[in-house]
Amino acid sequence: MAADRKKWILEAASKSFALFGYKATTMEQVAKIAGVGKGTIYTFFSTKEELFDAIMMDVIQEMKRIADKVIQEERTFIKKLERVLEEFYRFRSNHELLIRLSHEISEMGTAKAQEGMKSLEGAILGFLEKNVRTAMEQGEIRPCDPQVAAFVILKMYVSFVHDWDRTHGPLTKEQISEFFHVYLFEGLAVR
Amino acid sequence: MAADRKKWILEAASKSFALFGYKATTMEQVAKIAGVGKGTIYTFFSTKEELFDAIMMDVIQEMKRIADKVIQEERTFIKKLERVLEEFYRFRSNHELLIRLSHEISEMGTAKAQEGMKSLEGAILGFLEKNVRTAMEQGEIRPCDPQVAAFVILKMYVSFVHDWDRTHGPLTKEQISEFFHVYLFEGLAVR
DNA sequence: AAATTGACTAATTGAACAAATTGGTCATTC
DNA sequence: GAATGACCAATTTGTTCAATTAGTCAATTT
Repeated sequence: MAADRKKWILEAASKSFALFGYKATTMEQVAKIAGVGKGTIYTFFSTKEELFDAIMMDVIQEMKRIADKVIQEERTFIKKLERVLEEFYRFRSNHELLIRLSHEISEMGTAKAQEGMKSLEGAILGFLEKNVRTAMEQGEIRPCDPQVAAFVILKMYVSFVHDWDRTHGPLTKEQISEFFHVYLFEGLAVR
Repeated sequence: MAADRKKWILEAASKSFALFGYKATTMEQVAKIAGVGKGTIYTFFSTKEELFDAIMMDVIQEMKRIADKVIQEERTFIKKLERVLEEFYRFRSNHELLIRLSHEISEMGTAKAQEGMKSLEGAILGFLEKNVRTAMEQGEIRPCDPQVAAFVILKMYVSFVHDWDRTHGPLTKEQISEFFHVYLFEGLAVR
């Protein structure tokens, strides 16, 4: 049945991309893992790229479900923000495919892998932007451009967990929370 | 005379690194441009890496001189900050060697080139940290960790001129100034 | 008739090997 | 004593041919 085959192909491809990365995954191999003929893959996906895109979309949907759940569990914007960022980071750090893609990007700079991770970042930014807008409309934060705010928030977070980590060692949740409080919420200006 | 030869070597190497990058620059070539024997280079610098380090130090000193001049010309911390960041960015964008090294890093990921640009970033952070500390001691900004503040300031600036630029197009000086004002100085918290 | 398969092919990648190059050394020359 | 450039082990590069791969489609199966 066609619906089954598509599902097998998606599962097989997800496994192969996670194990071997984008570039080293062959369609022959995906077909073998899925237990179908290679040509069958092309009845559902025109190209290897389209297959990869479909899998990235699934990953992004999954990540969003987790983030939505976290949002329901917290009350204040700042708490929601911290939890969501933490969850995004954990998701990205534990997800086999995403780990593999990051590795492939730094080792080989594969364009498609970069594109995949960029779409993930775009989804995170979109999610943050939506929540900034809500918080702003509810008067929880001051008026601002939600898109820019989301950008600043994410870049700051990523800088702490990646760049600072590399030069000074890892930060605790409490330290990151404190930094967000001082530099993003209260600001540097003297009152 | 030895002092002359060292100067010629430094000038020749600077030219070669700027034209060909770190990896494709050969000591034979540096010697030829400088008009000395290859072995002469090794009377001043033990290795190719040491020669490169010496040149990066010169570049960093030059950049600091420019930044110090800018600091003298402005009155308030925020103005100093914006001018200095702008100057660092301009310096980096117009300096042939730095342009070439950036290109080499993205095309080939040469470790030594990366190391060179990291030492540049380290110098910028040190400079910013010193000035944050001064502003804080003078009561111009609220108490904070100068090292973290410098880090946040630089990462935010670089995110705007690089990442935002790539996805949304270039920002004007005024826009960046406004974003620093809203997100870093005033903060998002409702008063 | 529709769905599936896997052999086929042009384009790309990888492996093997010899030639060329390079950073560093040092005997010779100035 | 300072400077030079030939030398050399290690590395890189270029070439060639074999192997591989994404996509295609005639043949087979359902």
